[in-house]
Amino acid sequence: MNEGVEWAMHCCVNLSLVGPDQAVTAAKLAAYYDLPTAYLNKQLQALARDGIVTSSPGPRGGFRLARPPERITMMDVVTAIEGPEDAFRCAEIRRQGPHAESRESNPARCLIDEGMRHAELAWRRELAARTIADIRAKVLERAPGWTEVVRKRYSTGKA
Amino acid sequence: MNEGVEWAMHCCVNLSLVGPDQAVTAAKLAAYYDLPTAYLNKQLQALARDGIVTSSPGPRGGFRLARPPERITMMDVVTAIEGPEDAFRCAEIRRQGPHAESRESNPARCLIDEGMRHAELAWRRELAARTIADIRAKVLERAPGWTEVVRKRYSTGKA
DNA sequence: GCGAACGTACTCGGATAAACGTTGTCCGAGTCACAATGG
DNA sequence: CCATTGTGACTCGGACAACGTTTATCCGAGTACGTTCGC
Repeated sequence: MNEGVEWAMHCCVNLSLVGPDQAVTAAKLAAYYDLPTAYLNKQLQALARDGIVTSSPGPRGGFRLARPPERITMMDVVTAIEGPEDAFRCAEIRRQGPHAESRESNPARCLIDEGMRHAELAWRRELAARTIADIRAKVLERAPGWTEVVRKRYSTGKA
Repeated sequence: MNEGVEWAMHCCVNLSLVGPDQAVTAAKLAAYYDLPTAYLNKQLQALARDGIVTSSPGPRGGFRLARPPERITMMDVVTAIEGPEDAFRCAEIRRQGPHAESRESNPARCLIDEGMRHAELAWRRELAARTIADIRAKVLERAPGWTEVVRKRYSTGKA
């Protein structure tokens, strides 16, 4: 799985702590965890393409959440970074070879494909059940004053 | 996800139809679906390493299931091909950067990692609940005489 | 006729290249803020 | 003092390489079978 998923998750949580009034640049988000700035920017662009964050160019520009964190699930973030297609894709090899089952002789879905999709659906369901707001809530449960800490870290000077 | 997973699944189902008395060569298994022989052989080796199939060299050699199909789950096959480690691995980026949370200051598990693992566990549970025997049963439900058909296809001459 | 040894063909197994996707980097187009200027 | 205009720096955005993993292929070690030779 793409490593950028973890980066994007942390960035979303931090953006939810900062709030929608202030934009945070990719450089600051990257410096927070010492990540490669340009590559993180690429991941943030993917989030922007899926409407999870909005981007503002120019001075005072940067990224901010496009909607309240209650409405951003972990599934949304994974989909934005990894792409919408399933990890397992059935190549329908049973239709190949000398004994190929034609589409008329066996129109039913491949049973292996069916099983894999079923499992992947369960995976998606679990990820869709957890939102950025949930994670933020648990973080604040641990450290009540964390919001101010993060805001201050992102507001200090440049980089 | 590795394409060989689908190949391995189909091969296991077919081997379960053939039964443990007869070994099937990688060449025959590959020809059945018109797959690259040498590469399929590599996947079968992975299955052998995890004790899902046994291999016999020499004439009359080939592969056969190492245990009854009731005891081979889809999870077993995926693990053999893809490897045992999780798809998502937490790099603990929160411990990097200028504001790194030291292991003493925050010993709890990363919440993002926790969520991802929870989802992946649900995925594994679903795959572990389905065995090769289950798939075979559904296939035979569709086509009762399928066992004989597959046996004949694998026993005819060479390749 | 029977047993054993030999040769042969066949199988897997791991070592070796090519292709693709991910990771990482760079510079340009666009935009907002600020400062200087004139009324 | 206020509106306007020009400048400048800062931001994202997409185009451009390097690395690693997956895909694909080949040839060698080992084995069981069939045959042949000797008794």
